[in-house]
Amino acid sequence: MSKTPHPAETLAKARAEHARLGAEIAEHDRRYFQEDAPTVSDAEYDDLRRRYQALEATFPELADAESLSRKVGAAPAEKFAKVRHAVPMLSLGNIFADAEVEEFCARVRRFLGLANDAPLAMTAEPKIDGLSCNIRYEDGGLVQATTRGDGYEGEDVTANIRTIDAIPNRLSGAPKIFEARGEVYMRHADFQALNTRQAEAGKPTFANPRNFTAGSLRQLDPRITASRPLKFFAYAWGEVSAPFATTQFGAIEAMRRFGLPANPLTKLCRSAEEMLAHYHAIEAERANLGYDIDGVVYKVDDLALQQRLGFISRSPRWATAHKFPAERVMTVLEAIQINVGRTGALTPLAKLKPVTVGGVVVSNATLHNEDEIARKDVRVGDTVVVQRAGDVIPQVVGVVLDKRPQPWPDPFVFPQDERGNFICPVCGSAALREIDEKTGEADVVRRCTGHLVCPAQAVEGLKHFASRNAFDIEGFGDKLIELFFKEGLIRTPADIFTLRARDGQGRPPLRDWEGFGETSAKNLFDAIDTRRTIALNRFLFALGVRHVGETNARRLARHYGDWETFRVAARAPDAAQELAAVEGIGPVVAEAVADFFAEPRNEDALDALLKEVTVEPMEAVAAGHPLAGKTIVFTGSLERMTRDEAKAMAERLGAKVSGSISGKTDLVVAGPGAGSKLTKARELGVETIDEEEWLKRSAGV
DNA sequence: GTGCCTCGAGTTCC
DNA sequence: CTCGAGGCAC
Repeated sequence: MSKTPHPAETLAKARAEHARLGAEIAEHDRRYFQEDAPTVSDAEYDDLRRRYQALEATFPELADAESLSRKVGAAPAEKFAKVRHAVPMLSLGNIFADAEVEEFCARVRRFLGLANDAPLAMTAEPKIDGLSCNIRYEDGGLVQATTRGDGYEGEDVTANIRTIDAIPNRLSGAPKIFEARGEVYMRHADFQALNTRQAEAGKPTFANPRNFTAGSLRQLDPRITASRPLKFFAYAWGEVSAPFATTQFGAIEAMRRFGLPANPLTKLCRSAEEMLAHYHAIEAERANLGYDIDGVVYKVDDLALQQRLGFISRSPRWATAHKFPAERVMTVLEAIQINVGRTGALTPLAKLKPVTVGGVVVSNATLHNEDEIARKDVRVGDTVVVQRAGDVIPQVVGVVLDKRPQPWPDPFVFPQDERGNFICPVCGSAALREIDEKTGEADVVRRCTGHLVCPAQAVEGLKHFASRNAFDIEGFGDKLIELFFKEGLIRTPADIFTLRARDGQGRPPLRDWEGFGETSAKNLFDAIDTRRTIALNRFLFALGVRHVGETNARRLARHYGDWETFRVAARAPDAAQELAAVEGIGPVVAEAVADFFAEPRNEDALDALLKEVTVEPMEAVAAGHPLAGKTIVFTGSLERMTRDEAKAMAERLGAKVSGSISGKTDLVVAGPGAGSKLTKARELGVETIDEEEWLKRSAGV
């Protein structure tokens, strides 16, 4: 750090900027904490805070007692250490209709290879609407507590969790290492009493118990948390050093014996009928429980079966949440706004008269596409019913026809020119629904065809380019990109990297712009420079080629290894066929990639970009598990697991499962009754193992 | 041809 | 988080 005194002028400027940002942040804090009605996105808010802290880092004299950085509750996200979960905290699949309970049971039976009438015990328990936490005990003592976070990484809230009476600081009789998982929540009565007291004291109040719980746990001062009457129910576990139960129900009972509270309405059910009966019993009791629940969770009782069932992407196959019908609210549809996405997709957005649904103020909801609007016959001025799908995303359920204004407004039509042709509202290019060549059906999305001229697509493309999983340019968010684009500073990705060199040419330098200063301008340029080298997969993703998301970008990168090899393939005359040979890439994706590289303007933009950045080859196929990348064939019957399970297991390890043996096969797992495939495997000299050996190898032994 | 599963794209609010 | 559709196995 430099000890050179800062010129007085610069310091004065920084001080003014610091004060301005501070006032702005304080106002947003007030809106967020007291009114529960923030007016900026989290990203924008974080951006303000980052700029504020960057100033203090450069000018320590600004970080006085008045600094927001020193105030409790001011910078929640920054102050808690991130902790990686030993075992991920995943989410649950949802079901909504009664009939799906039976389907869920059937799915489980099918995967396990059980008969339709085979006994299958499940637990059913209320799904508490609170905050999931992982509480780690070692040698019986509480050592660490973390929030769920994104499921893989949470925040360390140990000091706050310790103040909760319902959570014991010591367990009796638990394994040496025991991570209890459950929900921290607040009772209605406590919430109301406390909220009233908060209001009387002129302190922030909260919209609902869940928000209050979240706010309490994220207090920097544990004494505040201690004054909040939080409760806890344990329902799951993370890392444990020794088995402590063989069934889900037994595990709940064991946790009770350890001293942890568990929900009394947890019940062991023997059939779908019993599960459904318990669901309705809980639903009937909902209003009398004294705390918020949003459904019932079903779990396969036998832990050995849970293990066999495993996970699909991010949720367990052995559990699901049966949600109560979402709260529905009426409001007025004030307008329908057409947004243009990165790929040119025109998506209608309902602008609603703000209304509270499920404890949150909603003013926007997507209408998806034209067909959706037509199906629901939604018209501007209509009173509509709104709910939050999965209690998160606002959704227009339907129209209240009785309340439609007289005379009826016209049905909504997408933007057209004077001759009645559909056009993009931003650039005026034709906006078409592609026709599927095979079925002759029109695509549900209408797309702007001005891919290379449409400003909306260009801006969205730039946002995508700089976004977290692409170039990840810190501090270069949506708002800034829009501003720079509007100012004509950036048109293509390459322009981002020449910003510093062009700064001040023909216009004031960035540091003199409103809202900027010496430091923030420098930080931005530095952030851009740190991204001048990039891995091939990220680079391909950043280009924003249609159908090429993170996964397909990685597939292509893995296959070709480096940029030059890939580019040669993508520009070849038969590029589409060549690309379709890549694992997981089909004709549609291949065609989209080939088209992209056949367009001269894309090529020009790429050449310009490659003058500024270096693309690193993708590291060789991840070493990881010894079976990763191998092609495996299962034949004969398996006794310890079904075919599906074995396949899922192999794929988790990065292996590919094929049905027939060929020269490409690396390994054959043969069970009793294996016939011709086994013979063929021997002929080809492919390694053959039995189920026992397979289990060992897949476990990594 | 059918039926999964996975992927991409677009959206909302904290 | 959800919808639609691409990829692939059956």
